[in-house]
Parts: sequence; C-alpha cells; structure tokens
Amino acid sequence: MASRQDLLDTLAQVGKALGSGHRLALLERLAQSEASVETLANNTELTVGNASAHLQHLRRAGLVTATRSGKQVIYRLTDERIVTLMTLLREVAETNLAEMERLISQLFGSDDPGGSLEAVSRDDLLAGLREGSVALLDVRPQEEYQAGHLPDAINIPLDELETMLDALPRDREIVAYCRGPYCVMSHEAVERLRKLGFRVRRFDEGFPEWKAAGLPVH
Amino acid sequence: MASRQDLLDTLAQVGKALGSGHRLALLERLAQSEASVETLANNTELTVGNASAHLQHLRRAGLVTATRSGKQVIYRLTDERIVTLMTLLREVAETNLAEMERLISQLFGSDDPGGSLEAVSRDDLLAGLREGSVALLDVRPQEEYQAGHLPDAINIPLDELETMLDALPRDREIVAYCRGPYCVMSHEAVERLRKLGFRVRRFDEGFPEWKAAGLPVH
DNA sequence: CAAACATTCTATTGTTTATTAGAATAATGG
DNA sequence: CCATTATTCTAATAAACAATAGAATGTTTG
Repeated sequence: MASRQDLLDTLAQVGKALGSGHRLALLERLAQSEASVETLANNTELTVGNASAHLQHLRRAGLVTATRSGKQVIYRLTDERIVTLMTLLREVAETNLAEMERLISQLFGSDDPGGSLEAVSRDDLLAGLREGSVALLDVRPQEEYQAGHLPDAINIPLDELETMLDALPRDREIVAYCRGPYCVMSHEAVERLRKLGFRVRRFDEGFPEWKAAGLPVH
Repeated sequence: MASRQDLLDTLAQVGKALGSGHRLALLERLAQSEASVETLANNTELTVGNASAHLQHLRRAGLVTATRSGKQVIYRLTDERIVTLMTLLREVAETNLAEMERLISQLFGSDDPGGSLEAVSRDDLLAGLREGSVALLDVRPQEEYQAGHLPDAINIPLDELETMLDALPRDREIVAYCRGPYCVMSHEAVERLRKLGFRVRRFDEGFPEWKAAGLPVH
C-alpha cells in the first residue's frame, strides 16, 4: 500500500534532479532550444558520457524528454513550467541566500549589483515596443536565435558585435537581451556599445522567461 | 573570480534541499504552522537528532529560519513562495511522472484518482462562500487550526468527527479541507460524513495553498 | 547558580551519487 | 553489409550524504 511518504519520496526525485549545478546548466541550455547530447556536452563543458548520465537523471525526473533524430538523440524540456520552476528556485535563492548576492555582484561587477538598477523590466520593455521607442538586440549565437527569439529582435552574436554596427539604430534606445538572468552576454554588449556612443540598456530577463510567460516568439 | 557555474552550484543547494522525502515532509508540516524541532520530529516520525540535521540543511538552503523561544527553537518557512515552489514541483511531477499517478490513485482509492472528479476547486469554493451556500469544515488538529484557517471554517479534528456532528449543518453543502493535496484527512472525513447522510465534498487544495495565494486567513 | 531540559554537535557506519575510461549498441551513408 | 559516428551502458573509484547513538552546549526555572 502506498503511503504519503512514498509520494514525497517520488516528489523528491524531482528535487534531487535540480540538486546539481551541472544539471541546472543543462536545463538552462535546454531552455534556449532543444539540442543533441554532444551539443549539450560542449555547451556545459561536460564529457559526453557524463552529460548523457545527467540527462537520463533529468529524464527519470520527468524534466526533459528525448527523441531520436537520425544519429542523434535530441533532448528538450518537457514543459514550459520547468522554466517557471527554475525562475522560482532562483528567486527564492536570491532572496534568502547571502552567498547568491555575493556571487552575483562578483560576476556582474560590483558597482551595480546584478545590473538591476539600469535594467529594463518586462513591463517597461513591452511599453517601449508598443510605442516603437526601442529596438531589440539579441546577442546570443545565431543558432539559438534561430530556434526562437523575441519579436522583431535583431541578432548580432556578441563575437560579431563591432562588425555589424550598421544594423543598429542611433536614433532609438537599444535593449539588449541574451539567455537569462545569469548570462553575461547582454551586460558585455551594453558595456561595449556604450563606449561606441549607443544609447543602450539590458533587459533583466532572457528569452526563456519571455517564452515561458506566454509572450509571442518568432 | 565567481563564475556562472558557481552561481548554479549555489542554486543547486536549494534544489538539493528539496531532494529528500523527509525534508519535503518537514516543509509540508511547516507550511501548516511554525513549530519546534521536537514537534516536527514527532510529526514526521524522525528522531530529534535526525530532524535537527535536516532542518539545518533546509536553513542553509534558505528555505526555513530558526528563532529561539525560551527552551525551544522554532522553525518556520522563510517565505510564502516556498509553498508556491512546492506546489509547482508537485504539478510538474504529477504531469510528467507516471509513478506519481500510480501512487496517488493507490493512496486515495482507485475509483476516483486523486478525488479530483468530485473535489471543489478554489473558484467554486469562493463562489459558494460568497453565496452562503456552503459551510467550511477544517478537519486538521486543533493546534494547526489555531495557527491559521480559512475564514468562517468550523474546526472538527478527524478524531472527534462523530462526537461533534451537531456543529455541522444539514441544510447546506459542507466543504472539508485539511493540510493539502497529499493529506488524506479530508478524504476520510468526506467518506465518513456521507455515510451519516451529510452533503459533503472536499476542497482540492489545503490551508497552505490558500494562504500562499494571498487569500484571507483567520 | 544548579538542575532540568531542548537542541545541536560529533563520530561512525552504511548507502547513494558523480565521474572517468572504455566497451557495447544503434543508426546512417556509402 | 560494412565503416563511421553518436549515444548509452558497464565497471571502478572517489566523494558526498543519511542515520544513529551518545556527548556537549545553551537556556530556563527554581
């Protein structure tokens, strides 16, 4: 006979799956787009065997699904709610763990912890887009941009930023975004573009959060 | 220098804390009301030492806080969001893990998996309360009722159900609730009251979910 | 200040988990 | 059907975690 504790133990499987930095890295990568084991291994600096083991752990916990496509096995998140779950996990951690704040300010520069002071919120961005007063810049690699991006966003991967300045407007504010709150690419882009005289701020979320909120993507 | 992986590893601390059935049981208990280590140990069938160790794990993860009150140390959830986090975890698990469904139908009786067919949703309950067409019955122990309950709910702990039938109306539908989705007390109460001729259904959530949703409590 | 009590810490044991390297499996393209 | 390539499985080792009993700590109450 099943007991309440059996249920909680099964629930704990899902918690356990979230209890490893490597698995969270895999989930964050999968929030950008589905991908093969090899791609995921490269993106997270894991060996292929190890990545495969972690992905199976995630699959047993119901967080990802796998389908074979030719020679490759493609993994994807089972659900948009996984992104919501990770966002909530992040918010709880940021509110309650001093360690998180310390790491965030180290990673993003201590003058402006988290870059939150000058970041654009979702509501602000939506208002700006409605008015036509901002241009959206996606600084992720082309591959991830193609798998899905915010409406009307221009894609200039960070590597190629300085070679494609012509594509950027000088008469409107630019809002740059990337993979999500822990991704440094948009910070970097803002810094470099400001030195070149552009009016630019960063979006305080990333593509996965936008999509999970049910907002339109292209 | 801090790296993105350090952030994810710290986040994983929170995930890890959710990765044990015993810790989830402690969190569920704390969602009802704050409590001392001894109370928590008794409620979850852990030894005091073991409960203390798990509680410290939860505290390091920022999910609970501890304050001393006289001889006792009282633990409580840091945040209403912890309840939301557990609800989301549960929803993801129920959607994606076949094992969960199996256990739920075993625990709650297989005719009506989860009791969901005949359960009252939050919206239905709110409508019924507005109209005055339902009476609310809280079947949790008195202690938990006193720490907080739904507005105008009558408290009859499950043990004393048959001795306090006079307090229950026969001209209105009764809606029974207890600790939450995995708590069998309201199922049990509905079953027993129906045999006695009452018109009664159960609420498909519990006190913690109601409170976390920002609805009024007494 | 000392007795009583609740809680936490320590040390130990056994179990689970992560990682690596290398073998086995499965699917495609010639 | 064989060679190639991607992925998973296997085995071994090292590290992390859970549980228990008993000692130590800290607070209250007389």
